[in-house]
Amino acid sequence: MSAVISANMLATIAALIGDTARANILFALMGGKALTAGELAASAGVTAQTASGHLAKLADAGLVAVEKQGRHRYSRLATPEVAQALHALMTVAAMAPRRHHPTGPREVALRLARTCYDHMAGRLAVAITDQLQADGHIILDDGAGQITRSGQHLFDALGIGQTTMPGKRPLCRTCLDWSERRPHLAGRLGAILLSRLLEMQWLAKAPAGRALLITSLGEKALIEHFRLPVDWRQTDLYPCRSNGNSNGF
Amino acid sequence: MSAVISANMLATIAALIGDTARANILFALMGGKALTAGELAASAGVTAQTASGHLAKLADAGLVAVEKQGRHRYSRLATPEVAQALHALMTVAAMAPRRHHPTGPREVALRLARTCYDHMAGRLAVAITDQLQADGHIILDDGAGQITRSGQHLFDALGIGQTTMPGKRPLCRTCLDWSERRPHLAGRLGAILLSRLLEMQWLAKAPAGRALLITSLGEKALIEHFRLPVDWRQTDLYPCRSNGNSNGF
DNA sequence: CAAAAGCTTCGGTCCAGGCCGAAACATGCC
DNA sequence: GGCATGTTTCGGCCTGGACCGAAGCTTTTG
Repeated sequence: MSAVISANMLATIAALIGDTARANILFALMGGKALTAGELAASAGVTAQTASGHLAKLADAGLVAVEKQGRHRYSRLATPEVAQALHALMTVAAMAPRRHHPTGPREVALRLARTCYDHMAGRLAVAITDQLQADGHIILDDGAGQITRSGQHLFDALGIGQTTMPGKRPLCRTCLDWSERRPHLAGRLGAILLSRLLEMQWLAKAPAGRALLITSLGEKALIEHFRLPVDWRQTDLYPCRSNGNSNGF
Repeated sequence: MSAVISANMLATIAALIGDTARANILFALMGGKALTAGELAASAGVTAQTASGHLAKLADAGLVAVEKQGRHRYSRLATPEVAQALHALMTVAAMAPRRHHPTGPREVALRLARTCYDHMAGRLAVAITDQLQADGHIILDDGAGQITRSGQHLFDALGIGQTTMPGKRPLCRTCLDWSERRPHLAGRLGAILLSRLLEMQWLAKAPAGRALLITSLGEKALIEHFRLPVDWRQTDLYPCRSNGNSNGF
């Protein structure tokens, strides 16, 4: 009985996320940008009234925060914890046994590179993380991570040396990628890295959606700076749909 | 459109968690123990048939794993990722603006000390974590953490020195407590610590539920070994229900 | 001021899905 | 075998809530 209260709160939040239209809205907001009610309605495939109702509920529960600006109302995820919860759910969803594999044709752009709240995700993020680790610039262990001395030099060269504040250790968490099922750089370092790569125009945000585009400048610079294998796009890390693996999924 | 697929999977999983009965079942399973369908039915407050149906759905989606044993069927959370997702949701739920405060009378035992999947949570866990950090045994930074040299000695004395394997760095993550809203020790170190404290009988699992009981042996030993303040039970870290705070909840 | 655009509120329809009773299986004990 | 216990399947009831049309509100534009 003592557990009922919290379990009910759990159910309330999960039920809120568990509606198709609202899940689409939240998924769209995972890009990190604040979006208007109309945009969210379109991306969820419902009318404006319906989306408005959903947004009211989400805001009421503290999942999204709204900001009025003229005749628009911009919504965004309320806290990083919300983004983390959504991410954790997507991880579970990605690991779930798949009945049918509707691997969408347009999904490839998302799989290659996208934003995950405030950092990078997708194959590029995984490739960079792998190479950083292989070169001894970072040391990862489960969710935690650490920047080595050589890693500091590398990030200094990118102009984000102040990440490694003297007193505080640099934050370097990892985040399990739902498409690649491999960890990639998240946390404060991940956020700073993404904003720096955007700033240097090695990457650009797609006009709509969460996809990240690799500029021609970035194409060469990324491979050079992070010593990525030239065929990093091809490396199919997990052949999840080809052969049956022993693990059950 | 490219996002629809994943958003739908997100909605599917969340909707599964978002039902009161199923949330109660999952919440009960967060204790880490495998439970029978009957026990889960009772803890969810539904009949056996209903619980059976729910368990089938949860197993089908890969959230719980079932194991037949005689005429019982034991269910447990399928993967650590599921536990993590539930935890993340509970964190969001705990941060949500509270309409009414039905702080249950029996909830106090849970708030004091309980299991959180495989490690400790509640006031005791937070107090230990705080003191470890204050004494320089561990260094925490957001989700990541590290054991210092003095911390290694402390854990050696507890008989869990092998945690700090030579090659691998000790895993030391933190986990935000839904009742105290403070981080506490999780990750591999948290799991090992809990099992060691149970083994030494400083703590004992409550016969039912997730509460942890502090033995008379542990009462003294915990304070002594971790240098806890003698009044650690009283320290009301967040006076969430007494005085109105500025934060909105 | 009127018109348009963006958003919300209201009212009514409709359906997915949770719930239980009854009955069927399955397993263990006598 | 006969009975008790644990669990699942089936069928029918019923409620919560998602959805949209229409109308109302607010802010920008002309």
